[in-house]
Amino acid sequence: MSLEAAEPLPRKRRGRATIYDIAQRAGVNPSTVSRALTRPGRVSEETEARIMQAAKELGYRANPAARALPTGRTRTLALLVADITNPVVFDIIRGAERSAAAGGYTLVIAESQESGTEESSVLDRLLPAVDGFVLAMSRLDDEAIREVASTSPVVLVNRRVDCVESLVPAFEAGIAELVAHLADLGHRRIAYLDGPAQSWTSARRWEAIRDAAAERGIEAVEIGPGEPTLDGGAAQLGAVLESEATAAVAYNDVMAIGLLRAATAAGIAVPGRLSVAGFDDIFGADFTTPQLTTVKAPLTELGEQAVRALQAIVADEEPERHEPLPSTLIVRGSTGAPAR
Amino acid sequence: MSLEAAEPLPRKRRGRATIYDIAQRAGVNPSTVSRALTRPGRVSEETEARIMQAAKELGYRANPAARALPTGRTRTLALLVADITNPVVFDIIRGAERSAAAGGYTLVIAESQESGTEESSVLDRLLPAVDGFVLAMSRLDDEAIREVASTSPVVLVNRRVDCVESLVPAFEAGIAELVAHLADLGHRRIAYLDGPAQSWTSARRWEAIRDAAAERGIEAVEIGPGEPTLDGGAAQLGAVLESEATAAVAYNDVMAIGLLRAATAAGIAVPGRLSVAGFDDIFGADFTTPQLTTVKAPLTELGEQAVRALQAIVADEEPERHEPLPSTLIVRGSTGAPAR
DNA sequence: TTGTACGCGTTATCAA
DNA sequence: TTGATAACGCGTACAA
Repeated sequence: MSLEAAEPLPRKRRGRATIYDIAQRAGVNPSTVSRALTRPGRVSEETEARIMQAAKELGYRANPAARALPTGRTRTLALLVADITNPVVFDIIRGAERSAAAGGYTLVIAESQESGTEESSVLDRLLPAVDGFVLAMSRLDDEAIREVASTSPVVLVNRRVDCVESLVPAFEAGIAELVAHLADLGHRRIAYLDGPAQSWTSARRWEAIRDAAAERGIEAVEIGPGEPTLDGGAAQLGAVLESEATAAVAYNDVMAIGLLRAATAAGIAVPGRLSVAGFDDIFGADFTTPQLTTVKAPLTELGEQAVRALQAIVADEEPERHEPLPSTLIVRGSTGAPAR
Repeated sequence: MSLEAAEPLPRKRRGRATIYDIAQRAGVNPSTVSRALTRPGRVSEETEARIMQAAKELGYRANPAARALPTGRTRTLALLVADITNPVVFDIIRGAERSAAAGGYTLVIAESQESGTEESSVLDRLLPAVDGFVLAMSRLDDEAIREVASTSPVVLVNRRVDCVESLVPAFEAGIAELVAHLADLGHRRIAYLDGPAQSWTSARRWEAIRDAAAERGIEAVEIGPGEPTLDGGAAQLGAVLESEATAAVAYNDVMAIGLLRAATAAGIAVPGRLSVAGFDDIFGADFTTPQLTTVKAPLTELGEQAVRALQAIVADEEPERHEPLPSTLIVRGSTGAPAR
């Protein structure tokens, strides 16, 4: 080594300490440091203490990329949603983030913009970067989902596909409560506002409502499909009135609120002339006048459990099995006795 | 190698193709493949075509961890928020995610749970995993933020700190509009409901309201600080009434909605006896009756621009400078002429 | 219990 | 223009 010219500083030294620095300071071999850091107990107490001390003094942080290379695990999980705009996913994100952080995992959020092909490409892009996926509101068909699941750990939320870990709340209970509530109020004909045609959830909700209504001996009619938006809900007001139903249940709260507002704007009293109910109990469902009656989905818990289950699968453990999360009826002001 | 017992399948072969596979198939050296893939043009057209072809056939996806190791860049950006629960951040997340995806970056969301020390620890944990941070609603003090910024690229949202890239919308214009709107309606005394004591934004908003009021020759009084929640807003109803202000502007929409509901519940007509306005125009601000008048912050655009600026800084380019994003008054039903 | 040596997939620095 | 070859930081058989 001879003369060195004054190089321009190599850009803000990436001055992070490595296990080599620790090794040197603690007077041991780097591999010993690695052992002490990854699973304490494999080295003598004394050296472990020295190593930990040195690590702390140097402010050591493991380099995740370097760690991922030999192990193949990135300790990163991805949450895929169809539409970040959708308030339903906010709560799922919240739960997912919390349990990822609790497990020492990093959570990546990605959006498929309601498009199946976009979803595939996102999945593909993220595949080498993460240890697994939580698919919330996937727009892929069952076969495509199974294929993803055969490549990488996957947990499905709000949908059931054979051979894939799925997390679906037991909304039947909440729906039964809702239908009973409406029947008790005196309603004899309930309209269900369908969500998007491809929505697995919407189809299940309709079936459950139909069954619950049949059991109660009242009528249920299906209207739609429609966009799961304020406008999508508002757009169905005419159809609801034509159906002569006295109560309308929408695929989700956003549609329900759209319908509620359209009704109010049209001079139709809620719940006086029309009762309205939704699903999910999203943020803002209690902002309306009257406040919205809704079947609350345990969204935050769903996000939490999904990520926990995914962590288990990634770690090659059996995910805990619990009872499906219950959905519950929240009665607020938008449902009441029908006009007669 | 002698006899091998029937091992359980070596767990779903991590069968991803590498540049070595491509190299072999294309009959070139791995380093050539790397060149062709990272910045086309450094190899002959012919071999580049062969390499691309082989890559496509093998379904090659670069391994981000392996790529990050020598380069030190992960092509991952972090968005830190104080509270995922806060609807304001939903829109920021949305914008951030979109421009991250557009730039080929992966976005990590992390939450500091309204705690400065938690924020530091999250920052610290994420530091080696990302190329930079967007800090939205940081709870750190200026000095701490500068220190982070000296270690890693940082873009600040909704706050200004010397020497750190900051993105703050020009809410003065919207506030001036709001105050003018109220003054024109006949209000002579406006109450401002402060947010959290440490909130940089809340302090700026109060100053702007005070100044705008002074300019209009009307009074402004400060109430609080308070929690930026529904309850936090509701809790101030008494103080608002005592202040004898005829209009109340809250630090944000959530507080405003809390106040609005508390007023309505207490039989105080909005806007008949009390006008209420908020900030941000969050999801649900138009669910209330009356709908909430508010100063709309360009949250989605803020998230977008923040991530774009961060990408520029990471790439060692000068971030684009635009005019600060404008905030605008959205007049809805919750403001009206004061009772006399 | 600890050290040696190699590999993970890629980029980058040399030569050729 | 391309091919060797050395990092990058860490985990881990294997040997001591």
